[in-house]
Amino acid sequence: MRPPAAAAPAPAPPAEARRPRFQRQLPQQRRAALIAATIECLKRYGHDGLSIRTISAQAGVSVGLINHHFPNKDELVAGAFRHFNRELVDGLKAAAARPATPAARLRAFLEASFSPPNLDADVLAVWVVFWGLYRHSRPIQRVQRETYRDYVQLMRTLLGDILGKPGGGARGRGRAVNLRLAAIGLTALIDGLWLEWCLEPGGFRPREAVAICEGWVEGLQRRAAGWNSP
Amino acid sequence: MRPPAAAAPAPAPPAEARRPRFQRQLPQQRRAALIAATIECLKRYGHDGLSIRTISAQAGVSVGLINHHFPNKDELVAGAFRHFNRELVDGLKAAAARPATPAARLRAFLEASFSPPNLDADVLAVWVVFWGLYRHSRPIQRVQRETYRDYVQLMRTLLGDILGKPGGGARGRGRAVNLRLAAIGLTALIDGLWLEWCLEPGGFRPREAVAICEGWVEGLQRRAAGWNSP
DNA sequence: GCTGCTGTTTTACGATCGTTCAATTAGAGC
DNA sequence: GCTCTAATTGAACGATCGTAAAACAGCAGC
Repeated sequence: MRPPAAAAPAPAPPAEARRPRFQRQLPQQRRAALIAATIECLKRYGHDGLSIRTISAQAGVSVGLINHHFPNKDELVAGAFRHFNRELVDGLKAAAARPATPAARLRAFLEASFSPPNLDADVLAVWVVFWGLYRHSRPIQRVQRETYRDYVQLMRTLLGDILGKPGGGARGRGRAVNLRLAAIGLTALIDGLWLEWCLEPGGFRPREAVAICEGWVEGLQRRAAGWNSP
Repeated sequence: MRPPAAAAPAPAPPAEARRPRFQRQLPQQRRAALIAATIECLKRYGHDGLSIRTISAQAGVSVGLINHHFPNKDELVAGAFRHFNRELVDGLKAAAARPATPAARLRAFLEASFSPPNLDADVLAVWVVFWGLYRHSRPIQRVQRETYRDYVQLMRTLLGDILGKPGGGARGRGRAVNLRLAAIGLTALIDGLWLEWCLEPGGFRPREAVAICEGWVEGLQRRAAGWNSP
């Protein structure tokens, strides 16, 4: 299940019209292409796809080019992680921005979370590999701290609009605590469902995942409304 | 952050009393020791710890011994994964077996899920690495199918006892569907909280995690009792 | 004490790893 | 068309990888 030994596209044959052997690109574009190749390799081969040669072959460049644009492999992987995070958060933020009511925004957020391109076994497996790198890679930790903040912010905004913003009601303190736990719980629920989908794609339907999450939020609403014990 | 080059305990010095240079062990015991060493390497070095030389050094044996007891590295790793799964399920099952009432059993299950040795950043990181291997390793997939069954069975029993067993009530069909989704949701919640603890140990308190899970189950109970819309 | 089996070590092999660096050359600017 | 910058190539390095196989040696049985 390792990446194939040689996957590079055939080099330009010595045709009569002498085509350039490679194309120069702006560092910015080349870095983006290398990051895209890294993610593609992760999707195809998992952790084993994270080798300089596999990635450069996927990108159609030589082995030396990566170290010209990135100081080392870890930074390339961290760059791919950053891109992956940004794509997710931007997509979810855009989906949740359209609807007018708080409930519809949360629903749009959840539906985006459980539909392509996010609910894809390959994509979710990439997340898991990144998470597996987290504990022993400083660059990954740094990116996580950078980008996770946005995700938490988005989720707390959505939940706050539904549960009543802290300071908007009478008992601001109690609700602030609930908001923190609510964000932790909903994040865990989504990540956990993603993980289950990764281990067994199709084990549930996207609608069911949304329903599970909405059920959790409704329980929160009931409790926030003082519906405390049956 | 790679494993150190040499980590083997110093070889027996040429003392006057000629001690044997190694001890023979029964294959069963040696395999267990190698699996324990594999897990220890995973805790210390993450995915990079999964090398024959790192593991054999950790176990205090030579490089060739692993391939004498396991057909290849993947099978050793799968064996470690099986052991890891069994330890978890056995521990949770034992914890959930003691109390007399269904609610107390579920609480004991949750408290065991969110206390040592399960709620440990190193242990949880090992889970994530295993999950990351899942998609591209047949042996890991096989072990997952073998052992995950027990976990799901345990959780469905606990939830079934609380929500009312299918066939025990009047509307068995509807409740059976709920039980499936309930197990999916609670599993996702626990796994997701584990993941969050792995990425940020101490981000919440164990009591809070238990409370979040119990809150989810209470919401299920309300809905199962026909408490459908506010 | 010797024998035999088998668990264990040791050595070696070819492959692949990340990184370096001198040589090459694409392509913009003049 | 020429020059010059710098993006790119490709070979080479030493290290480490997983595995095979022969040599060694612990230790039970006689």
